[in-house]
Amino acid sequence: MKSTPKRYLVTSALPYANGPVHIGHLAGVYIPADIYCRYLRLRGREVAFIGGSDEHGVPITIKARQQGCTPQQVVDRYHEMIKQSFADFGISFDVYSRTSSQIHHKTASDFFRKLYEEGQFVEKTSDQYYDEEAGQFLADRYIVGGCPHCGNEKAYGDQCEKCGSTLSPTELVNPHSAISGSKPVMRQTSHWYLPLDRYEAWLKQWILEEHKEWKPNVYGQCKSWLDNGLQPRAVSRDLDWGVQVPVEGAQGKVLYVWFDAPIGYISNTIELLPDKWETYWKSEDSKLVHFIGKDNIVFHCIIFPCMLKAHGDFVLPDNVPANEFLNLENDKISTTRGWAVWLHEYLEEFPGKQDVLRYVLCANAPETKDNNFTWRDFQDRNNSELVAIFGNFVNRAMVLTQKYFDGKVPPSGTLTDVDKAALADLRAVKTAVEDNLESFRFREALREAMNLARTGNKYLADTEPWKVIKSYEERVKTILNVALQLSASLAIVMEPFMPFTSQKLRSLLNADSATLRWDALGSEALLPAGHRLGEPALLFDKVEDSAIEAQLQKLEEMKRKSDAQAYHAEPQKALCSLDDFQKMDVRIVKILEAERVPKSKKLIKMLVDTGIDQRTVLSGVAEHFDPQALRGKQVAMLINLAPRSIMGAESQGMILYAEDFDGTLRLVQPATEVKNGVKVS
RNA sequence: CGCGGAGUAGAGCAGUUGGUAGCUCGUCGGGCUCAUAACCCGGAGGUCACAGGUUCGAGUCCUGUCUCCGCAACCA
Repeated sequence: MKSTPKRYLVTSALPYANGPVHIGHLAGVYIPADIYCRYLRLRGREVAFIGGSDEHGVPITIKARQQGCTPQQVVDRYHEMIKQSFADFGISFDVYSRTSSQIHHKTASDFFRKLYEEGQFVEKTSDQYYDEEAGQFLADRYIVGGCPHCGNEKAYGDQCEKCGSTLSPTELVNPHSAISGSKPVMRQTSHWYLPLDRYEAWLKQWILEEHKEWKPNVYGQCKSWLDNGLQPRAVSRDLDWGVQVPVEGAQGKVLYVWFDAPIGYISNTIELLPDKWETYWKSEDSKLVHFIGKDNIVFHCIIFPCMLKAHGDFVLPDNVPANEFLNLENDKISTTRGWAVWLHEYLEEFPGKQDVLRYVLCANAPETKDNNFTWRDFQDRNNSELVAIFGNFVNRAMVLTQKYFDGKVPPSGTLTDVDKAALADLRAVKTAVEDNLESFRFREALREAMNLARTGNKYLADTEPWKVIKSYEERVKTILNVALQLSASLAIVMEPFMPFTSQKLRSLLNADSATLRWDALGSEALLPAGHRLGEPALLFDKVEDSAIEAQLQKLEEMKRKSDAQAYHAEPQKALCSLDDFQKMDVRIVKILEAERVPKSKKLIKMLVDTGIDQRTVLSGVAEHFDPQALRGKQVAMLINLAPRSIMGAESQGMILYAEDFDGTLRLVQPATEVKNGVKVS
């Protein structure tokens, strides 16, 4: 296999510029990628960390239409927002560009043309639905109609979500466009296809034989695709938003996003290194790594490599460490439903706490399966790990030195076994963290790093300098020297994970990054005797319950809002005759008294004036109404419902309520006061 | 039966080639008091989704079932 690579080309999935980025993006892709790149740089490796926004595709044109602006305006807005969020969280891209850039259009266009001229594509003509009102062809997903199997009115052109059956757009009953609502017509269109099937044998060799070290989720997914046989895939679409297909007679056709987007990695590298980019992309001693989420595995392991292979000049990914997904409070993160923690909002609410989120998301990263982010966990990890273990240890070492030795690093004397054990832990950290990072086990690497702080706390508890100082000051010098060396190594080892904290810790120790180099990690002489420390300060603050509750409440509100949006009125019931209706005697009545029925959870017993008589009626609404609040209200009631005995009382009728989308009940009342007993008809 | 991944203490997760089930948090008991009531030690808590099978031995390998997630439908 290859020897140590000369340079690393690290890409992270291009976020789609139709919304801001959230914690799922960060946990799955950008934090691991950033940790990896920061680590490589600290080790003195040559790295290009490539990022950018993916700005083409149908969803963006739809969003633009909805908001009454141009696609360019949509992507401009979100690109800036996304870019800013990454900068705020210290994601150390060497370049963060975008696929709407000129350089990308040219690169993607050239890429296509080369393949086209070499006859690498297959051209095929097919019938597709066309939306005349919107003036565009419709992807299967954007055609809605009746499901031929279950009758669901809102089946998509590719699948019915109600019965799960796979459909084709032509099967839909009464199809209409999801974009304009108009009835689509069939039109002929031709497209170019990348014949993936031709690469099958090569892919099998390359992945299944030569990359058995890839993560199980990645390897398994590839194997499944290869076992099933690959199909040619269209590389163009009929759309006006995207990279024009650079072929004569291809007006109105653009590169399909999956073809266009990964080329963005190349374009952005060119933008970063106009003269040197080819050394990254075209020499065998470069190591290409794609950080992505699990939904993108096929594109990065099968399709993009085929494109690169077809082109011929490029290196192939050495590894594709795809993560699984992060859930939020036990529910899928969803941009459309608003169920997410947005990065820009997080920073407004927890200013300066980038590293807390970086820590939590790395410690709980979905490396092998979907994981769950909860605000309680966030609070726990901050308070009992960052504050209590890391921050506290550093603070103890600092404060003790301040108190006993005027803030100067004391010299180390003869080492005892306890000292030696602590220093052995210190030396072991470097390899442990490096090994884990090199094999993309970020959470384990972080755990190893944190163990250094744990070692520190234990060391202080074992040596008890605050006691020893009373009888044997020389000994305390050694103890604090060791504790401070541990702190200094913490500043080094935390750098990839928590760069802001690392910086802060260096300034507490009054040492710069030239002194605290990665190479020196684990050294027991990072800080020389007599070195003056900075002023002690806290590395982390506690997160209070109130802050967590505010976040939970915010999510609740978000959910309510989106439930309200998702509400659809129930379909109409079967027809009935006027006769049927007139059998029901609905009146406006006044509630005279209301009280809870003892020993029952839900029941309220009311005395009502029907205009005819006063009678008792029971309602199972105690969870919705306070009996006090019902008194004196006029409401609608079905008065000729057959009486029924419930928990010892007889209910003579039924009060009517409107049940809202979220299950809350409302009284049905006349707009102004009327006589008791008037009919509702 | 479309394909892949996952299901392990109260919670969140490890468990790399089969060899006495681990980590963090929480909880209970003890210690310490330098430190943001922060730290240290110890205990309790698991029929490793379920049912079979291979093996001297299975969380790990094989078969079947159930549940969740993803992909095909461009949300990491």
